[in-house]
Amino acid sequence: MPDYKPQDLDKKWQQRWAQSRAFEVEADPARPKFYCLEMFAYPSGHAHVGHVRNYIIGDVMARTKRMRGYNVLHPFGWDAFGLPAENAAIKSGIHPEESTRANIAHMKGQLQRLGISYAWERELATCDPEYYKWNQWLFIRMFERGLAYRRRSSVNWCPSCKTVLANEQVVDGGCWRCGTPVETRDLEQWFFRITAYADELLNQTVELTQWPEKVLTMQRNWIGRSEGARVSFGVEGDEDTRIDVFTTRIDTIFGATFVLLGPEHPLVGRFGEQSADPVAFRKRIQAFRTQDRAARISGEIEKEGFDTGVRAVNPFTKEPVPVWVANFVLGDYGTGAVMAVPAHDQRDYEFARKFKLPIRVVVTEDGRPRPADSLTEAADAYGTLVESGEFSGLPSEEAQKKMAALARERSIGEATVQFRLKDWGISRQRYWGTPIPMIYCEKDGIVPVPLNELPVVLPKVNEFSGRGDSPLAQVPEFVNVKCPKCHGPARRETDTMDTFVDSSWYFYRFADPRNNDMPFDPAKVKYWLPVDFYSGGVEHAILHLIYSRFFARVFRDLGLVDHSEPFTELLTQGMVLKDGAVMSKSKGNVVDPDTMLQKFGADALRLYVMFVAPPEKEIEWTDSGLKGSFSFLARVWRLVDHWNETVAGEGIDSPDACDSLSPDEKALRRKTHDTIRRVTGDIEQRKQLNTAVSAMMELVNELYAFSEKTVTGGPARRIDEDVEHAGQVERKETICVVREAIEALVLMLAPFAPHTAEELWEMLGHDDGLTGASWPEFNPVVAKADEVVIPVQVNGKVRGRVTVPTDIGDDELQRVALGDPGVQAHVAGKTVKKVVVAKGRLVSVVVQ
RNA sequence: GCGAAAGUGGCGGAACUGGCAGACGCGCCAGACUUAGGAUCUGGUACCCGAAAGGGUAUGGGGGUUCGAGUCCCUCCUUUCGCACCA
Repeated sequence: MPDYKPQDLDKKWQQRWAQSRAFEVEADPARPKFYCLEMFAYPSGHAHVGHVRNYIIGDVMARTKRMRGYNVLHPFGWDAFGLPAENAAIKSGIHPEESTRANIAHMKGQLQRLGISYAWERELATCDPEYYKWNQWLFIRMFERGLAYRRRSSVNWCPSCKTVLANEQVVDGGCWRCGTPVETRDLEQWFFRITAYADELLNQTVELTQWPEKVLTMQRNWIGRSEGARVSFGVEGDEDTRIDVFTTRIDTIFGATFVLLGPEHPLVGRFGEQSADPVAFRKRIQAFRTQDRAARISGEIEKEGFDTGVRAVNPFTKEPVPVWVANFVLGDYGTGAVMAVPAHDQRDYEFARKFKLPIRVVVTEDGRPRPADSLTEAADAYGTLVESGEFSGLPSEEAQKKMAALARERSIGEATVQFRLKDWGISRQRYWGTPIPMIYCEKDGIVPVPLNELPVVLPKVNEFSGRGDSPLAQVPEFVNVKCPKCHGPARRETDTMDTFVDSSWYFYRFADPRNNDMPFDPAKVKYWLPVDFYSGGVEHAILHLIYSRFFARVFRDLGLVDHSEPFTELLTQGMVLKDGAVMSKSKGNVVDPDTMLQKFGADALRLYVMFVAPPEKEIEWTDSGLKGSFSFLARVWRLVDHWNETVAGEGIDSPDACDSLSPDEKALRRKTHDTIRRVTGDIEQRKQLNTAVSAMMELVNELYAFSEKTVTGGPARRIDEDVEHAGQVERKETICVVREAIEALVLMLAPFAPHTAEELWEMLGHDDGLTGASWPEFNPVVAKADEVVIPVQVNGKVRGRVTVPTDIGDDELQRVALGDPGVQAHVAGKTVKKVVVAKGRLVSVVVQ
């Protein structure tokens, strides 16, 4: 047998898999399917170990399921549009198309060298016109249904990336990509009406039983549903103007002693004009608006505000109250205005104290009025209403219902639900993305590009201005078109789509990636979808996953898919750290998989990354751990070598047929089947790939010990040693049991270390390859121990252990356990007082 | 501040339903084979007392339930993650 040279094996088997199209699949309704997907990659240039971990996790699942008899779809593709390529182009002058294609080629090679079992014939890149054509198609379909619409809006603007950001892309007041503080700008923008699905997206999170609770919580918080009421305040001396507020505590409205407007509120401008000093007014508003988002990064904002001079009328008390502008009131949540109840809201309380505004207690625990100056902070608990007119004495909950009903009756408000989730702004003033397929005509207004003219191909541009206007606007032949309706002169939309649009439905396209007539054939999607196992970084817990859930519903309502949830099981894998930090070029702590591959081969790397910790957990990279995994594979290699000639022969019965196994043989057999049980469960149910590996390591250790004990003195101790094979083993039972163990081991190793496993499988005399091989079968009878060691307690302390049969049988202990008073059992020379049996198992005995 | 998860050897981690805590691996120690060993094989490796047999203590601290607790309950501490003026 040759030495273990994994680098040679990698090449050999990767070529064979490619030649035999081993991982290409077709829909086959006769077979159960398994759609295994890892989040596709942004082609940044080089995959580091952190990225690669995710693909290995998916590959272990895919390969296992294949061997378990499933028709497995395991595709990969490229999230190829996006800012970095364009930013790089501005610097280097290399066209994004060129750099992206080069990056894809390199990264694809990396993944292939790792032996990830992708169906490469289904590969796609979102920058292919054949792909983004369907972005455009979908956009128009959404436009037709009112799910895509255009409006002028104040948007998040990143002054560094020079583009608009979705709300989801603003993190701590900064750009999600570069961290630069975000500014606001008014632009005409396209939006997707994701809020139309807000309730459904929220409620159906409970159906996602195989998603991490953490991700569901994040999504629920993001959607942010709150029940309350909209109430309309009048304006004193101005019959026609009303100020709508949203509140979750309408029961406290008798304590609303002032009204607060956000700086962005539409009425603020008019109140400014009417004020004594409009110039100063405007200045203060402007200060709030610019301060707002920037200040949020540094944490707390000191509450600021000023009186507009206007007085609103509380519709319940009919009392005039001052209207202030406050920096902490959010312009884009609710109505952008709130009724301030300082006694029962901490923010209002602080504001009232600072500006000496009146405070009035209207809810107390005991239903007795309290003076306001007894408060040291807001009392925001529910209780009984006081000093609230006809509502006094009612509990908060009841008062909320009655007040909302009354408001509705008098047309001054109603119960309503407010979401934090906002419509998804998708316009980007950037080049490297999907052109939005819309045309603006003087006469006909907004007209979609006719479907048969799609795709609107992204023109080749060589100027990527960093100035912030759309590069496409500088291409006259792109911009100037004829109106599809009147054939008069018209202009194209020059913005491109947010790249999150691309990634919100790519998993459907994989089911039918070369379809030129539709985004996908519904029949194919019906077979393959939903994705059974989806894995990726937790950083996509909100954006990508909520958009994908939204798109699934849009496709559903277009009649193209029949499910709502696209991903059945989600696994969020942990990051790979080096020296305690996330790998990044700037930190110089990147572990390059290719270097590791050259040194130890793909299998050692794969095995190590799976073994070091459970998939969800972050791991700290160590070179010595990788070496350990290599050693393990070499150890398996020597083991198979040692037994190979003995065991590979034909015509040997299975151990079941052997009448008399020795205790050692029996024990090995039990270990084999126990390992099958553990490895299978760890991969399929528990998704605990690290313990699956350690179970296999235990089996290998057991096989070494068994070999040592059985006849031959164990596997080669030195690579160059003249190996004495186990050829002289006489007992056919020994050979059967060892063969069973070794074959099971190699088969279970295949998902983790496929190249090594294939080679060993071939050595064991199988010429059909592992791709079509079946997972070893678990025999529960064999795996069951027939004896069990139980603790013996004396006076509540464990004083020893005894070995008893697993099935207690009808011996004395059994009868004691059943409470037979006529029986005395003895263990270790003592009388048994009590036997504890739990779940059918003898668990311990208590002696006096 | 609110919410969630988690605290186990020198390190990564295991313990699945409450049942021999520390599987498996890294590291370290010893032995074998060696010109050599950063290869390989074998043995050891939580802590304390003890030459040993053996005994005692241990899963962040404190309390509780139980024959029995890393696991369940209460409480405190710490860490990580998420949300953070959402009215």
